[in-house]
Amino acid sequence: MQVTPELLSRFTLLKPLPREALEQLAPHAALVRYARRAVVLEAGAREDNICFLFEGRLQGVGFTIDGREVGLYFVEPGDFCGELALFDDNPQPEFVIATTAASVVFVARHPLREVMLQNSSVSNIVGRKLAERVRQMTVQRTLLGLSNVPQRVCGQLYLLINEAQRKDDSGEIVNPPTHKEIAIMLNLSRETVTRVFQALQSRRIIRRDGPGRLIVADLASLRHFAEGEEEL
Amino acid sequence: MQVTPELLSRFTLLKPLPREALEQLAPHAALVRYARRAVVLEAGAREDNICFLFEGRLQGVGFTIDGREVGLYFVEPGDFCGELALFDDNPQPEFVIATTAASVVFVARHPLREVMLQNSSVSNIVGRKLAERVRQMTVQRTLLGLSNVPQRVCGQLYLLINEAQRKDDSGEIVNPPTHKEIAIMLNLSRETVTRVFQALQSRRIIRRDGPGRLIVADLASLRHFAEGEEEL
DNA sequence: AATTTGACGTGACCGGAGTCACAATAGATG
DNA sequence: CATCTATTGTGACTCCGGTCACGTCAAATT
Repeated sequence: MQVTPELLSRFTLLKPLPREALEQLAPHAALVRYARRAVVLEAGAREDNICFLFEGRLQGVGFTIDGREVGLYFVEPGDFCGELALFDDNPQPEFVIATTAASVVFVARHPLREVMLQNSSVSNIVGRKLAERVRQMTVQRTLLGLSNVPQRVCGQLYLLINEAQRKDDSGEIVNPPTHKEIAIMLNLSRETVTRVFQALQSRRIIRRDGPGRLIVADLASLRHFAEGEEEL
Repeated sequence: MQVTPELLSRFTLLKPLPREALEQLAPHAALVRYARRAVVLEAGAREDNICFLFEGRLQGVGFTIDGREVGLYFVEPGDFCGELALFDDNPQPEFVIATTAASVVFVARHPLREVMLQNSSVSNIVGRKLAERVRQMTVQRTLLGLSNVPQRVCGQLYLLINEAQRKDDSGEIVNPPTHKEIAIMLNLSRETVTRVFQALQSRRIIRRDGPGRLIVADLASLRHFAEGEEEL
């Protein structure tokens, strides 16, 4: 489906672009809809498009050689992914799949690369994004390095709160990942995550508030466990 | 110690720069020597310099909250690190320490950022580097996701060969990491790594050739184990 | 409404990796 | 050369998290 410059300007990355640049990009853009679980970007493929998420939610996942999944990050509406193709010709390192039905706008990488080189605001944003991603991966890597498993889970929960709202001594996670998804992110079994959740719930540290909402009632305790100062 | 433009031009990243740019950078550069184990870049610190390695070897390491180390990557002479400071003001995510005595050249980030924005070859290289690093981390992340531990070790060994020489059905790793270092990279205990090495040696898959040289005699078998097609 | 699917919960069992303790080298350092 | 330190090698024991095998429940699908 064809894409208008107006639609492109809805994305944070492209918003600051002058009208001409948007018109230059529009012919190289296409809107695609995906069903839940569909593969948006394929690992190992030389992608020729950058992917802007319009609505829905995407997740970057890797697959180990033996077939297990490894969750990496989420993409929210307005954001983009697959930006590595702007920098070199190597393949996309991980899969990006739709965790809900989603609409994405693909923009061809070469024209976008040109725009990026001309427009320092774009290269700044992409650069910052990449840098942020490295930091993100470093943190996630650190989490994986924790030998104490409940600690890993608490650490991940704590990270998830940072991204969402956070109040004084409590917080909430909207649309929390399922136990299985958390297990994948932390390289654990689903059952182990469930058990840690049970332990946290029985201590009134976390609490479900209907589907799609997880309340962290005792943020301080959660941090204690995450930092390993207290054993679960 | 003061740095000449000639010295700067010894680094791959800066080599393509015109003479004026190098002269512009030189006053903002300094040569520093570090002893083995010294901390070159500190995690959490807002670094104001990019670090170019002249001689020696550096390693990026993270520390978990409970004090365990997490090995990330190596920096070889001619290469650079700490480049995230070129993109934003956030702190350096991981430590960089000298695994051997090392000489590094620090270049202030703001002047270098200016040079980068003016000179597309520099921003290309830095961009590619960052992209490559994301890929690298993704692979490492995938390794960590392997549930079978000997498989992890084989996978890491296989990666290390890629970076070094590789022949038909054998390869070698020069200056191989110690068992402890590998254990840190893979989030394992040192003993486990030793045991896997023993198993590989008894099967004539790997072999030490004096200090600082590890021969992989049977690359195909190593790959089989790394890919989980065979249990160790 | 009936059925299927997927998320969550829980117990029992077991294997494998961590831990500890110690020995044997091998390199550095004086 | 003597000493110290780091690396490697090994056995024994323990425990924790994976696996399996269920059951429950809510939501999606027919």
